Amino acid sequence: AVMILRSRFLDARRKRRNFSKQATEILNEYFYSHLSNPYPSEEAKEELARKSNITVAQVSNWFGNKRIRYKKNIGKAQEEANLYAAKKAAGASP
Amino acid sequence: VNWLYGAKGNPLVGALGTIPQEWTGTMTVRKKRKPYSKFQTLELEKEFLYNAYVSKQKRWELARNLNLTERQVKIWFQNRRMKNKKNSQRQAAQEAAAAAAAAN
DNA sequence: GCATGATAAATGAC
DNA sequence: GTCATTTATCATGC
Repeated sequence: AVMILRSRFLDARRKRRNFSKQATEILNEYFYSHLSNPYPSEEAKEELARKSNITVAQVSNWFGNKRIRYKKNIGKAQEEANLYAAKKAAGASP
Repeated sequence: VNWLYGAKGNPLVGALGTIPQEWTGTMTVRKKRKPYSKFQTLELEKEFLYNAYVSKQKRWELARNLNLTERQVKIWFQNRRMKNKKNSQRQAAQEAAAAAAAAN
């Protein structure tokens, strides 16, 4: 019972907020451009955290959730999310 | 091999979930995650408050009293220490940010 | 009503 | 032992 009351305030899930659109854009861009190995190094995580204005722990959480949820969606509309690949190609061709 | 191993539709996974040809050996199945009861968690937290590292003897007692394996008790304390560290780092970062804000 | 971020069990690298 | 993960579950946003 004591632990419940404490967790009500210490648990960060209680105050979860969605990331900004720009942050999600940055994270997705990295994820789909490294789809063969979507495991950013500690340095890459720090850079992503700065550019996304979130913590490195949040970056780790995002990639963990993204990997498992991408894997469970192969063959579905998830493939359409590879518009990030086309987007990257469009920006790097000229 | 591939981080997508186990994904449905991945070539590494045979059709209909069969085992890949290269791997005829032991297919160890990961144990499904099972949340502990309130009583189990409370008793473990109580012992953790006393000391973050549990002896083999205490580990055996806890496992028997809480109906857990010694391996589960060991892993619980490992995860609990990691949780403690993360909370400490988070709190330190917040205090540092507050101090920096107060300096302006 | 699910999408999403964070946490709780469980594994494996080192 | 630590520690980055995987996975299911939790709590919230909308």
